[in-house]
Amino acid sequence: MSKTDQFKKVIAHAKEYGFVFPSSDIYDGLSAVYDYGQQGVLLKNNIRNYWWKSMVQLNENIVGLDAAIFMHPTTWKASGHVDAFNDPLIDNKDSKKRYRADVLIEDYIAKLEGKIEKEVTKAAKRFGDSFDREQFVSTNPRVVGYQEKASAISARMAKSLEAEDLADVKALIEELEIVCPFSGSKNWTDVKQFNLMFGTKLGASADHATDLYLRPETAQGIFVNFLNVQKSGRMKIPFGIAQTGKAFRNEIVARQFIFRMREFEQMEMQFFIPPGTQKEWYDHWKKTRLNWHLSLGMGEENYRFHNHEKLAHYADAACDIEFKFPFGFKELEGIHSRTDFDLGSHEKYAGKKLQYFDPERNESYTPYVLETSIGLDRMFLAVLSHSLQEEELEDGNSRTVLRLPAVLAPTQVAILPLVKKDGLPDIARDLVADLKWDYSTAYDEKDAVGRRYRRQDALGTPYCVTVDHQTLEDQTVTLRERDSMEQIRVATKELPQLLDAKLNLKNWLTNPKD
RNA sequence: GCGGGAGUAGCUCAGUUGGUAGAGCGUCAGCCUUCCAAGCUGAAUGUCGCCGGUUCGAGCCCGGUCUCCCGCUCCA
Repeated sequence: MSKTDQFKKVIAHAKEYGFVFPSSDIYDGLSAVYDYGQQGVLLKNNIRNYWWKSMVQLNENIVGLDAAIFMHPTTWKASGHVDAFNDPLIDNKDSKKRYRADVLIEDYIAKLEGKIEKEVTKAAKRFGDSFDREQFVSTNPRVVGYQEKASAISARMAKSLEAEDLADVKALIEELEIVCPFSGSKNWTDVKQFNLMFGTKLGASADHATDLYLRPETAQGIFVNFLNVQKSGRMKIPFGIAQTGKAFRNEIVARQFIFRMREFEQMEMQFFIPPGTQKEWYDHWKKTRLNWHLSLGMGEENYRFHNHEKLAHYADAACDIEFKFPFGFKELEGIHSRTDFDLGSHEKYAGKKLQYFDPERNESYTPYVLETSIGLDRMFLAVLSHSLQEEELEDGNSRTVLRLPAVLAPTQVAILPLVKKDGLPDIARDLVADLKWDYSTAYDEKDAVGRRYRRQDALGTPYCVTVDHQTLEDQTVTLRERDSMEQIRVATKELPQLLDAKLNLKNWLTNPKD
């Protein structure tokens, strides 16, 4: 089966069995927005819970937070998003390639600088030892001309961008006769501003409304609360703050089902550390986070690290944990050494010290930050796409089975009376009433039991308990395992222990501290 | 945003040169009482993605639009 076919099956299965629906489906959906259905919400909650427990509950030096989606607008100036998330883009109509307009102009300026260097090299050869570079550069008419032109262009672009005069940016490109590097054509579209942050208004009347952004990442909610948490929680460095929540990005192209959505959920932890220790903590969290993934048993070969060559403005080291999705290895989680960029920047913009007095060092400093950031929706897609399998059986039949890690399954145990009479349903109902306090259960009495097993297989239910006529005599039931389809006969009173051994978080999560 | 492909029942899909929509699976009710889907009877479900045009008449032809998939482009 091709990768594309496998991916299409995942999407179809997600809709058919109530995991993921297109948003506003009856209105033909909304691009790159999806809803989680009755099964999906359970799976998603279980993934979030698995993350939260491993990060917060099991670490005494990591605490949780739930910051608001709306934040003071200055937050995004300090974080760099207002500048970095704003791109003036232009398309070449012939090559259909899209460029950042400012980059095209900067490339042109770089060419002028190249020409200057050429003149300098030529002159240096001609004059030999007596060559005075500074004097040459400031007097040679050709070089001076290039320089003046370059700074004029640079100044005009800066002014136009500042004033958001995009027509002038285009005019500049046309005046300079900049051609598309790909097609050599000067056939450009208008320059358009793409802001990756969603804007909205706070306040009822338009006149007095404040421009706000929906947060493009949850991290800033943690940074602005750093001191609140540190002081009120008496936290000692090193410590972490963890948070899950929605973030919003107006992606130009949002695709691949729930892999890249405009509204998505992050699970982030920012770990505050003394400056200079970032390398060891970076390695620590890389290892810890990979182990978390491996604990789910989805195959070591499906994960790999990808180191960032080009680092973002805030980082001194960064890598991704990539997962093998049906469409290839793609980013699932990011681990970033963010230095003191964020706290330092908020200190400047807010005019407040965001520092920590370290009694061991006997000094105050702005802590460095080590970030782990995983997309919950991506994790969901990783689990779902990896688990969906079409299995050939020995008797020549095939079955669709969702081999979810049992600890994450929406329904953990289904209770089935073998037949719909002889009092078997009553016993089954009693079992449900007993088990539902600790487990997510389902009850089904419709159709032949084999068919019911297959229904549960498609939903990823790891265990089925079947009540039969022998149950009436000796209070035993059969426990059927999803992956092997094997059954064992057990006493009903032993069910809680047996299920606990299979489904307890403790048995899944290896010690996350190391 | 550009190019390619697609959109008909919950799912997978048929639907002839234009004549008012079908199948299989699934769902629901009942029968049967069976430990690994596809036994029997009956039933429900569609503005044929949406809007407009051509036509006596459009699922089919034309235009626009929305959504999805693939490839570019973008992704601090």
